[in-house]
Amino acid sequence: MKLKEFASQLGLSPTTVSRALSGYPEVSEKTRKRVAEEAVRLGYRPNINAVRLVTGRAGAIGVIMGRTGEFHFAEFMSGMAERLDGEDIDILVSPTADRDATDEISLYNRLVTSGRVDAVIVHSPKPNDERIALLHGLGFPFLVHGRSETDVPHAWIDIDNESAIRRATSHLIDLGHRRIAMINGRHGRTFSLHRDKGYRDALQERGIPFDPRLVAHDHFTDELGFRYSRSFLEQSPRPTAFVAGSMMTALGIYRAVRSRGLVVGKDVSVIAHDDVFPYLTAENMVPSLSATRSSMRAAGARSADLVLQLLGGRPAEEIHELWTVELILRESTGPAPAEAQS
Amino acid sequence: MKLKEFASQLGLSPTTVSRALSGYPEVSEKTRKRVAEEAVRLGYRPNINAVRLVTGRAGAIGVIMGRTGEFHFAEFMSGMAERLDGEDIDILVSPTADRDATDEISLYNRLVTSGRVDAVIVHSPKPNDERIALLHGLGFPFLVHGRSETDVPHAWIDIDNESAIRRATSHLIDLGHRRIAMINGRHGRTFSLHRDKGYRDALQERGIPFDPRLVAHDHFTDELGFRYSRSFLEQSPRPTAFVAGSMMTALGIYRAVRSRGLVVGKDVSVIAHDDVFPYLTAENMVPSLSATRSSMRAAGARSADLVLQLLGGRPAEEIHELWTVELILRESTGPAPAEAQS
DNA sequence: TTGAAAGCGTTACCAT
DNA sequence: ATGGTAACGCTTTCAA
Repeated sequence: MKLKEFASQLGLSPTTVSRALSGYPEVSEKTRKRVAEEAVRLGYRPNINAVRLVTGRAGAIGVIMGRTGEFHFAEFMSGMAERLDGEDIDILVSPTADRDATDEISLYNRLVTSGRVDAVIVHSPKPNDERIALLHGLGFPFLVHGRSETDVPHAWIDIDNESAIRRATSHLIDLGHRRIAMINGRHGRTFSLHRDKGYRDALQERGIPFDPRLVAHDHFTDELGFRYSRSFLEQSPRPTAFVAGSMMTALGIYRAVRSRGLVVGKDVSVIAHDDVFPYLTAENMVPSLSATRSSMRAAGARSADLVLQLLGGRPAEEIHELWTVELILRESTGPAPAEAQS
Repeated sequence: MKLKEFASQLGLSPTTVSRALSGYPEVSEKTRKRVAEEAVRLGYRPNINAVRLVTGRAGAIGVIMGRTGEFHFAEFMSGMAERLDGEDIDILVSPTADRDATDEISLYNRLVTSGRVDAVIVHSPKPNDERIALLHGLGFPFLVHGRSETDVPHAWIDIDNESAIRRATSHLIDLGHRRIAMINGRHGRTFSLHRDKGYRDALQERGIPFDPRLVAHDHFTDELGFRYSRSFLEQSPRPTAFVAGSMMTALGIYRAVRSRGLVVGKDVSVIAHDDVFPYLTAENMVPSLSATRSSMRAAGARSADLVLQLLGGRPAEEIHELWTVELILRESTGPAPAEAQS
């Protein structure tokens, strides 16, 4: 059923029907109501592609998914979906990225210039992120999930990684730990740098020298968590505590600690960052995992919300949101073992 | 840059340019080449929404994401994205589902009648799935990831869950296990039923009575894996082996077994289904996890491929693909403990 | 092999 | 408060 046909069945003009359905104020309440009811009854729905053509709006928010199946991603998107429910906006996942940087840029370029999305969300930015420069240059609406150090004014939402890791590290120091290892995220990403800074500042405040041999940067997988922590534990003196970037990393650390005949929470303390997954819970680990905690799903929902505001005309430079991260202490952290105290 | 403007810069008509870019045969090779080069040079790209309106194609495949942040989902989509790279087709994730069944149906209805997608992928079907009936009724192209028992002819791709679990269970029986617990997926989903059947058939073949107290159906989370296995282990006699639906479930089982002072691979054997995640590896667990194994990412890639074929005109009733599942034995499975043998 | 012109189904401007 | 009509940018007959 097309607008013309539908309108003539109602004895109205296409114009009036269109206005009634789009909620324009100048249409009478009575008419609006009748149109709405008949639309449902007769099953009329505007052709989305015609609407898109004429309005220039795509009705979708773009997300570019990295090649590496990030487990965070599904949670974030699920949060977006939650918020976008009821709005007439979809999530468009663009095939591929992460081959090399040039490619990624051209991918963003194609996506935004193709008119398939009204805005995009940029994940895991670098301090000087090319994607941000590109999008700003194109004058295209975007929200950064994470932070950069660019001068370009833009909308962003982020968690306070630096403070979270500083507190986590300080707490370990309070417990008497001196050799604290850190398994961080990928090199060059701002969130990794922030976590590095929080870690180093905490050490420095207490006069503990920074030892680069206790720090790793990589993807968040159980395997890498295992490998790095295993190799750190082979050092002498060995670290008595770990700060880790993800739940998966923590799983690897737990394994490594056990494999050395050590006990988490006693011989080795562990704090990891928990994005709050429904399928893997810090509290349920054995021993339960102390964690810096912030819901990825909530971030996704709020991101969608902010993008909506952006599209609604709110200035990008006004949209900056920094979320506090909880530090939840559980059984995986305890006093540094006596023999390890120097 | 619009077609008209671009065409006039080339000294050609819009018609010819359009044909050249769309690869129509009647345009001369020389012209086609020139048009293609100039398009790149001048940065002309057809307005996607105009194309969509006039062709009636949406250029997107729809996926409906459940409310529960399924960790499988990201891998599947990532596989889709991999295959769709280079094609001019996006993945459209539709906000929400999983509230109640009626709602989900109306959601599918809206999605496909809205013209935003050319096809949809249906996940985790039930034997008599309303979504399949709906889509078939609407004559809308779709691919089912999983199987149903409906008479409606349709395209599907699935793994051989029944055979996988039968082999897994049989193997445990070969090892002397008699009390084998099963932590399966959600009630009512075909894949859960297939796994149930594989499990029961294996028992029956060897004359082992089926005990409903050893079976659970639920979401795949570490917490539920822990809770069910914990409660099973409290039975007397306790089960000596577990068959589990996911890696997360397996994590929970490992914890529960340890919490009882038992040892996986010795006191209790475990086989779980592994969808092959980059961030959590069966081989790396301690002890390494025996698993039925099939790559979710590969399924996603192949699904995208099959949808493309479907849209290319291949009849749906011709598209049935059943993937064999590997059974990989590692350290989590061993002979039933002597004292437990009856 | 190329071009002119008629749609595709809406929205939004300008009238009334 | 309602209606006529010109876009929106492209593809696709129909002609040449």
